[in-house]
Amino acid sequence: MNHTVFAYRPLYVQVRDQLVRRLIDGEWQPGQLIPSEIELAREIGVSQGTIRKALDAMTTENLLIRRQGRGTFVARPEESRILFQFFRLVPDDGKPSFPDSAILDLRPAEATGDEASALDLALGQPVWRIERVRTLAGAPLLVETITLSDARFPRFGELAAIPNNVYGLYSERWGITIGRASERLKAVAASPSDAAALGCAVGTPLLSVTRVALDLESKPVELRVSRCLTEAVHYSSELG
Amino acid sequence: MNHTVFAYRPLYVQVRDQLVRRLIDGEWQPGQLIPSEIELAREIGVSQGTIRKALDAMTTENLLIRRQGRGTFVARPEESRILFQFFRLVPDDGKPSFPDSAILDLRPAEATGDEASALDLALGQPVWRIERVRTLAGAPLLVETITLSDARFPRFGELAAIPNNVYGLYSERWGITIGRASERLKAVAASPSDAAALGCAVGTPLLSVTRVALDLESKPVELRVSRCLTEAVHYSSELG
DNA sequence: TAGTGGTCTAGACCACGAC
DNA sequence: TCGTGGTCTAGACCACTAT
Repeated sequence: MNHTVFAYRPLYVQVRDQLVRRLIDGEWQPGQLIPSEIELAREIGVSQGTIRKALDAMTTENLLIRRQGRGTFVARPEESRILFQFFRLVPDDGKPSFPDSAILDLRPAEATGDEASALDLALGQPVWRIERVRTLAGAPLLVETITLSDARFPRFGELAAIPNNVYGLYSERWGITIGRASERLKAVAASPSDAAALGCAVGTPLLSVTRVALDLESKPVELRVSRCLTEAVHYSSELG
Repeated sequence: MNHTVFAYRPLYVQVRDQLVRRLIDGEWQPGQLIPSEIELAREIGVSQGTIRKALDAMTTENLLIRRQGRGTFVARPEESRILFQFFRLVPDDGKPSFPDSAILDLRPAEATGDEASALDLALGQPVWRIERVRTLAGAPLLVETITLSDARFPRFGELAAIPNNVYGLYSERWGITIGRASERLKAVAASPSDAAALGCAVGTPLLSVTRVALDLESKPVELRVSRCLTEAVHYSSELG
């Protein structure tokens, strides 16, 4: 392998990129056991230590799960993992748990300006727009609008049911893995439709969370705008 | 060094802990150049690779800064670093910048229940309570209440002025380094006093951020409750 | 040119899980 | 007992910085 490329990238980074490519291309499926360090080292032609550094990097990116004595596995977008990785609303007292969902609306639409810029589409491109309300222990927690491009999620509207954990659905049905997401939080007043969906007064302060979720190639996949009641729940953020 | 402790901890973790202790004890001061890998390896009696793993771990914890060709330095709680590490409010359009501060109130008080449990004090213990308003480009952005234990910050009230970046102050004046913090976000309605400080209507939705900041030993140091106007600003959170 | 951290290799041994 | 990942070592060379 070339150690002295023009735009210098360390060997282990090149190996990492090469292995991430196998995930993107679906060569390695979620949950699958991948070859051992020694096999990969032989196959790619670098030392075991370099393979290890690449695998460690992918592990900290939550792409792989390594288990001593068993092997290295492709991470799976399971509820338990998603819960901690992407869901930051936790009850003020008690452990985080996954809210239930009820679909309010699912329909094809044309991308608005915000949707187009978030999802890197042209204005008016076909999208799917899903509106759902999520409840925790029976009480309405949040109402959210999810926008997906039709080009990326063909036939989305034909689904019989939409599961609680849509990231698992994206992976199984369209082979799309969410790698990371960025969120913008604001405080807003409940609109009449928010109030109706959440059973609160119009004008109630809500936590607005605007999320853009990215795939393994850092291309935007999903735009999600949530409005949350935060009376008994908070958004948790760790700094440092 | 003992490789086979009863509760097994890897050697590089033991080395890391030992080096963090030098930071806690003030043996290594912020900004200081620490010994090279080779010197530390000789001194501690482990290989250079093990030292490297310990230093890398501390670098990802933002405790050290390593510069190829120059050496390894103790991280300094500078504005530019704090800005990205601990300040997550950014203008909707434009780059993050540090808001100005104006002290509204600074007085000794007795810890409330919330303060006591957050700071690990007994109820009624003496604390300092600081209230200040912060502005961005001249416009009020947030009002916040900072609580510090008097035991940890003796004579805090005698300060002539309180700088914008209080974490630098904690470090210089009391030798306390903030290592990490956890925040709880909620949407709340502006109280009359919030409204007066921020120049908004009572009931305006505000983003409430409750932060507990911890020192290098993970002991709570500061409780800070901020109420923020989020019309032109949002709280940014990266997931994954 | 000297010294630093960054990368890469090779090999040893340990801890863990499955058989 | 075997194979896996986890740790530790030792040494080589590269890239960057200061002198």
